[in-house]
Amino acid sequence: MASIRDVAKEAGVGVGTVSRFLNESGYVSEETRVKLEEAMKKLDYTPNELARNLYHKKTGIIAVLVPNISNPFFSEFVGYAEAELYKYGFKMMLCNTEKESNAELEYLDMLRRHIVDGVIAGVHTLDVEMYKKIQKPIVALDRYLGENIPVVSVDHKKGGRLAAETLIANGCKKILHFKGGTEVESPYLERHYEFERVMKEHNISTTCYELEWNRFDFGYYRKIVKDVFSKGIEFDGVFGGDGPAIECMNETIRSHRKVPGDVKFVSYDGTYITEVVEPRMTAVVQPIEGLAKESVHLIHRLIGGRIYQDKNVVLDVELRKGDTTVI
Amino acid sequence: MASIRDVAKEAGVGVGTVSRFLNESGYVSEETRVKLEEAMKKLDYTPNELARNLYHKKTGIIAVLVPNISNPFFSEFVGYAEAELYKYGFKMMLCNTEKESNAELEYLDMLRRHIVDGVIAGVHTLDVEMYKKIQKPIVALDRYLGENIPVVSVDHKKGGRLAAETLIANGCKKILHFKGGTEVESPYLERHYEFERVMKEHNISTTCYELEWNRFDFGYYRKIVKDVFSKGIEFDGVFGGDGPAIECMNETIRSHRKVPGDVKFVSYDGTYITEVVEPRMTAVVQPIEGLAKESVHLIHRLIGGRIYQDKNVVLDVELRKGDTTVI
DNA sequence: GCTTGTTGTGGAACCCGTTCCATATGCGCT
DNA sequence: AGCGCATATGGAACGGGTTCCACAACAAGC
Repeated sequence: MASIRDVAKEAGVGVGTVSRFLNESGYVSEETRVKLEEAMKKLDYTPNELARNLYHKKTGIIAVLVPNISNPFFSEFVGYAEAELYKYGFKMMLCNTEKESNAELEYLDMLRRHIVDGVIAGVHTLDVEMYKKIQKPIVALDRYLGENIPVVSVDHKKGGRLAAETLIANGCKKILHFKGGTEVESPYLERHYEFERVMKEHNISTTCYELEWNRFDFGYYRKIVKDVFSKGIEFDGVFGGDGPAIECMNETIRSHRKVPGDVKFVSYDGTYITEVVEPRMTAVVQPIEGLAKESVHLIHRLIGGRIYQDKNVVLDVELRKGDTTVI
Repeated sequence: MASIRDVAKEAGVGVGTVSRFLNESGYVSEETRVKLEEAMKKLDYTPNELARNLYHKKTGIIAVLVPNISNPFFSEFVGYAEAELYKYGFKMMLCNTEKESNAELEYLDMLRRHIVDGVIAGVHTLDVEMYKKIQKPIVALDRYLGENIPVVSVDHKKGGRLAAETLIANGCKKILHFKGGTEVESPYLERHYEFERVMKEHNISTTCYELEWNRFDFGYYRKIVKDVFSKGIEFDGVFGGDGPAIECMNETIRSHRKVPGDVKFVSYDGTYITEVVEPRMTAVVQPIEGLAKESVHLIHRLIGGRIYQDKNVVLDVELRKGDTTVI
């Protein structure tokens, strides 16, 4: 591979001149420009980004950590994040952390080793201490990773309330509530707290089914729904993440009960999959594109070294009525 | 940030010794090891991967190009690919190419600029010439990108036949067939050819609906299904990709026809989404994990510089019966 | 005593692009 | 003529690792 010195020699100029030409920095005469263009074409020269990276101590790569890329929430998030990163001139390194617990640590270490310029962490980690130590650009998606790490999330309290009010308005009396794992205090748990609070206010009984921590595959959702049904739990209204809600709805239909006639469903997240099932799922919709854009925006600002107060971002949620509720 | 020279100075040794210690290459006395460990701890030293990359002319990063990461086929592929790459010590750069046509070119250019060591291309590109020029490790997922570029795909002919035979065995007489875009000759088109061939042999009439090239979002699938219904096309059997088949099934149910009573469905790909709808979709299943593993295996061998005949890989498909067919 | 081999170490040269300083020319102005 | 400034260029030093060569010390073998 031809280097900048080869080009300089070929064109009969110094390396500094070649560099100035390549980066449009400083003076280069028209005559020299022509010579350089010819030399570069002749040698099929391409700048080696690695050398640039070394000098500038940055790669333009952002690591995005998610527990499970196949889960619609994360695949939509990743898709939007990639597009937004691209706009800023960043490349995205994707890190699926479900497979091995130490993969997450390894990916974090890339920050220190200068392989990535920043990290957007959408993982449900237990080891928060790790993050606190790192003084590098990190943005957390819907998790608390330490006081200095900005969080991007939605108004989960409103989301929980919307879901509860919808099921109440639909006349549900026996609620089945799929709840995320509570091992780690996370923003998203607020929706469950609020949901339960509203239900209690209306004296409506709920059955809480707590999911395992950090499981996001539909096979698992199917398993827990089977479990619910085998236990003979009765319900006429269901609230849960898109996955559990959909699997539960399917099993409900298979056991010859009508949706929304006999059982109403409201799911949380509102990923595309809620519109791919029949009947369409009524859902509290998270603005996933907005979450992705804000995450990228934040990481960009952190890398730029701009510090500011109130770094956390909270976006709005809304209810999208489908056909699993009447109202 | 401390450099290797700082460590050398701190420990009172030469840089070569530090490097040998770090890489377990060459002799380092026990006494020196202790001094170095202390110096590194004191300076909080971490090797700068960028400098290593520059010397070795590699980054350990593989670019994976897909048109739409939210589509279950690609998100599953990417998930498995990431896990497999991780096993080989590679990191994955994810490139969503749907958004802008020139993004693909830009990502390919990273090969020349030494940013990535290899490319796994799952894109539906029109500009095959680009790929032919690049003499770098590239593996194509289910596409032809030039004679020198190995292709990983499945036995689409068998897949098309399985689908056709299933619908025939179910007694279907009027087939609706969603066909992928034919702009580019691709391995996957073989399934459509074979499907039509078998149908013709049995004198069964089919209506072919050709999809736009390079569209993989469910919003689009919904649109084309609406189009089919508005045209009043009649059918009692449907074959298409997971997405079109599912959207078509949903619309069929909404128009009060029974599945599989009135209309049978067989979809192609068999991603997890076919098991998340009710009734479960009968599908020709592509071994996505196998495709991902083979792709990574190939790229690894290409980077290692091993050349061999018959580079292309063809994996088997099988039919998974769901509840959208009777037999 | 001399060769040979193993262990151990320092540092220059290299990978390749960037930056900055030294230097030089030409032009306009006083 | 002398000064200031824009234009233009070469090349050393730098970023932070890796490799290789030169050189030493010491033990074993003849």
